[in-house]
Amino acid sequence: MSKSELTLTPVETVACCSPLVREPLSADRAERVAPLLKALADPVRLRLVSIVAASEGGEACVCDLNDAFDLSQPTISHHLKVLHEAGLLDRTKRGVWVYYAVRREVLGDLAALIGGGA
Amino acid sequence: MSKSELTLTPVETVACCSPLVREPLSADRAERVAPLLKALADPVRLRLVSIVAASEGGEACVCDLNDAFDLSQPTISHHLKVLHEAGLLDRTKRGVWVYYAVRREVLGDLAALIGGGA
DNA sequence: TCAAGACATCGACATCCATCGATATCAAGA
DNA sequence: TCTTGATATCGATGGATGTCGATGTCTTGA
Repeated sequence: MSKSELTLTPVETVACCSPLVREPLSADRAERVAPLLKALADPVRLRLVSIVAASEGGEACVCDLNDAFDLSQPTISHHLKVLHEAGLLDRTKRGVWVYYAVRREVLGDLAALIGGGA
Repeated sequence: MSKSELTLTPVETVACCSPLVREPLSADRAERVAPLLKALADPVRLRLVSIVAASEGGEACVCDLNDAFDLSQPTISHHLKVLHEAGLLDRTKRGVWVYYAVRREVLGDLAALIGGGA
């Protein structure tokens, strides 16, 4: 680590150090990892991530995502914002449309942290 | 699958089928997976799981867990209940003490679901 | 310049959740 | 049986969160 652990973002935190089951998580690290899991811990957001990840090109337009749910457009927008701010989704604007893409390394790091004992 | 997907528990659901990034999660599956992530998505519960998993013998007594936090005993008891009911922790009573152990297969299955694309 | 459409933000509301103190339960010893 | 200590349950409370309708911001094309 080049940066002090105290300056790490949640996304950086999840990639560092050993998995959950190897040694006790520090309070600091737990505080930074939890928001990522919290972002994922919603049925709608889980499906959003899954739909985006499974789309061709690895990205999806908000317009398509809206159609996949029986929820209002602001609600989907809110969930996308949560996922983006957590660092799980990248955001790109092309013309009038906005595309979201999954940051797979983050998902991979999260998985390694959780299931690292395997 | 021998059981219909509609009868699966959250813990069973997380073990079945393909990872998040392979194909879109169904609404039903998302509804059953989310509670598991929600159980993990708390700094205190993350540390509880980590402490238990990293303990020798793979289990820890509640009395030790209480000491590891600056929180009231009922609060720790509440968090352990959440983790137990989610299916992440096993519970055993021996004498006056209660021991919790991590169900590693569940953590492993969760990790596979999230990071399955790797 | 204007109108239309895509997406985000805002404010409100209902529900959920982490935490606590008080109390209950239950096992072991005296 | 009584007491003590370990853990769980209960009820209350403040704060977070999912959802919505209304509205704002941009971009495009007419």
